[in-house]
Amino acid sequence: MGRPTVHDIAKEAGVSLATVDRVLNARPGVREKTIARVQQAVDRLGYIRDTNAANLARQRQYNFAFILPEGSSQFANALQDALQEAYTSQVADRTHLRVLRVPLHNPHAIVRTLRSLNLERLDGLALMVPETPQVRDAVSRIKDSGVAVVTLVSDLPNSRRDFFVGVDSIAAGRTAALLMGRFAKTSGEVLVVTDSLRSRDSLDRRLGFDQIMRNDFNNLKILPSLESYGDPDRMKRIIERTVAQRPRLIGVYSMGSGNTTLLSALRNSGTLEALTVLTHELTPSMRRALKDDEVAAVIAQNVGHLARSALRVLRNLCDNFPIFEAQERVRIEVILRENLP
Amino acid sequence: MGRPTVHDIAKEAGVSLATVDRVLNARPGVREKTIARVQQAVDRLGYIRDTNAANLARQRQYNFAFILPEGSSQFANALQDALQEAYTSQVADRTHLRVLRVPLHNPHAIVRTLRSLNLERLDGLALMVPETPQVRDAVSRIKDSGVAVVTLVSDLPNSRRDFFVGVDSIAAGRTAALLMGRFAKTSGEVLVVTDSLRSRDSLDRRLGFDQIMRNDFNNLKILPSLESYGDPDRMKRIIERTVAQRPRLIGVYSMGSGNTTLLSALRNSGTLEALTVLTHELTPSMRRALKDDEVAAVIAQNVGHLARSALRVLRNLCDNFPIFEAQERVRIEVILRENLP
DNA sequence: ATTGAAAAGAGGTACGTTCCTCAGATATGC
DNA sequence: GCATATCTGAGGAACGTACCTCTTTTCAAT
Repeated sequence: MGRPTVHDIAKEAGVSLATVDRVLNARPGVREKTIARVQQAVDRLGYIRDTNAANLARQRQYNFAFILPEGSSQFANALQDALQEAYTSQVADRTHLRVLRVPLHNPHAIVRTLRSLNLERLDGLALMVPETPQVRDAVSRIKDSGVAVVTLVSDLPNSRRDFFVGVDSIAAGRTAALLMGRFAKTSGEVLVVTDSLRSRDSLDRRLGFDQIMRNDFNNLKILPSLESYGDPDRMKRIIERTVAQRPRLIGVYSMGSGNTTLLSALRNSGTLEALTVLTHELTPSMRRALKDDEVAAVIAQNVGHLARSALRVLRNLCDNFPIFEAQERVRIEVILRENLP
Repeated sequence: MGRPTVHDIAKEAGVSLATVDRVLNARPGVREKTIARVQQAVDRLGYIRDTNAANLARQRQYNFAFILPEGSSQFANALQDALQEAYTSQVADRTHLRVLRVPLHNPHAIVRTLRSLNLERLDGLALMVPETPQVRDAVSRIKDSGVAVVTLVSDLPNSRRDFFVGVDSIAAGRTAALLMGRFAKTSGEVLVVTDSLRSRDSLDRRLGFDQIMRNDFNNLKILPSLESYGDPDRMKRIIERTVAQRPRLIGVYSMGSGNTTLLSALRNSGTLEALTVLTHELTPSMRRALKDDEVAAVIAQNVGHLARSALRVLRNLCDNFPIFEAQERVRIEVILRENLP
């Protein structure tokens, strides 16, 4: 005999199929006592729901929307590709995905996009946007209409989102600091660069970076964060100026994007080779930089994991299923020249 | 209208359901011309096979056996747990798993276990065993009876196995070397320890380690590998002797198991704090060692990935489906104190 | 004892695919 | 034009679960 089915459970528990179904799907109309009897039968026979048959019968369609930053962000593009891949593979079947791209630095446009969603036929929403009061309010409104909301990569801690899928940015910053401290051969100064300190994850990375630096590596002096505001020219200028003024610079930690510009500026200044450079997100240009020994390590999160995890969490939220936090914890990956995937 | 079904394809191509089914499942009995017509209909409508319905109807049962090393190996235990988890989740449905544990250092017993398998009702086999001629022969015999064979963690390169699921051990060794070189503050000597150099992955790790050390870090001198043969007493002795004889020792790279013994020996000698220690596999004791700053980094492979990947590959081999190599490549993870999962 | 709501049973259809049989059509070689 | 082999069609039964309607039972409150 193969795997037990609902029929076997019904027989074992001495109830009808309908009752088993009610218990398994947590529908009302069953006495506590009977629920327990069915549960016991399930445990005794080791019944596992056949998800294939269940999904087939259920004919459930999940409508999910993903809001990602627009523009040239290689990371967002990679994430969209990963979603597309999950969609074509069996991971996301019976799921309809809509990916919307919004301007990262324009809260107004983000809110407009959120308002444009047809909440009637939306089951879940995944958001990767900076934290602003307007966005928090919009999320509240969306939650009120019963849509599951997940934040992606960058959290909205004080909003009513159901779950956050992404890495702990403080821990990521701490990891960067540990690498910087361990890699540094001498004492000196370390520069921290980012797009903007207004984004939650940059702030948290800096926080974590400082924690470890202060505790474990006080031979290294951390300079105030420089912000590029996503502007290559500005990035170029601030890097050139800093390098000229700081002869004791031994490392650079880049918490945001614009790393290609950063590296070319350092290359032009002739200091790149002597510096320990750490960046985030494994983009094609960072792969090249690792291979060329221009970047010592890249701290990354697996976009495939992010995509699959977000989909899984959204689906479980829609079905009121529990979420296994351990499984959804996205790892902080350390990528060096020799363990490039 | 929702997703197109086989019925839609049949209508679109002007053939019957049976013919569509024959084409989709590459069964014989269909003219080239008709095959093309069906293919076109599939492309035109964008038909995607509903895997849920397919699996349900197919009623395929996959019978897989896993051969893992027995004993106290925390890694093998974790792998078995991961398999168990995959089994209870939907990842492994319609799959029957048998996990057999064999003595690692006894090729004879391994072969006996392999011979005891009922090949008639076995669809796939995953092996994590050291490479010996006897094992290679046994694999040949198993392959002859049409069973899919996958090697796990440690490859059997000259056998007739279908696929290897695990990390590139040479690259893992190179990663360790890169870390050792970057972490080292001064020049000195580095010790390499392992269970036995007769196992393929230890050999490869050493190979990779030497490559990078030779090329990039010739300020560090690598000592000949020490083998513990899985014997704690021997481990203790050889470590004590080496530490006493080598005052310029700055790092230890442990390629195998027995790390708890290794660390306690180093701790007793009073040199642990000054050493950069690198190990493999994130066991509970290595987690602790990372937190206590006794181990600088652990190079690990995700056992969950290994388990899922092995199952996926075995299933695809059974169904003659293609294997997406990129998806099955297991990452070499670098775990530090701050990015512990 | 009667009532009525809650709980449980009985029986059914549907989901999309696989795989089976049997009959009918078409092509191929003589 | 006939036998033979190869295609194709038609129809249907399964797979295990979900979910529907309609009855029947249970049990406590009156």
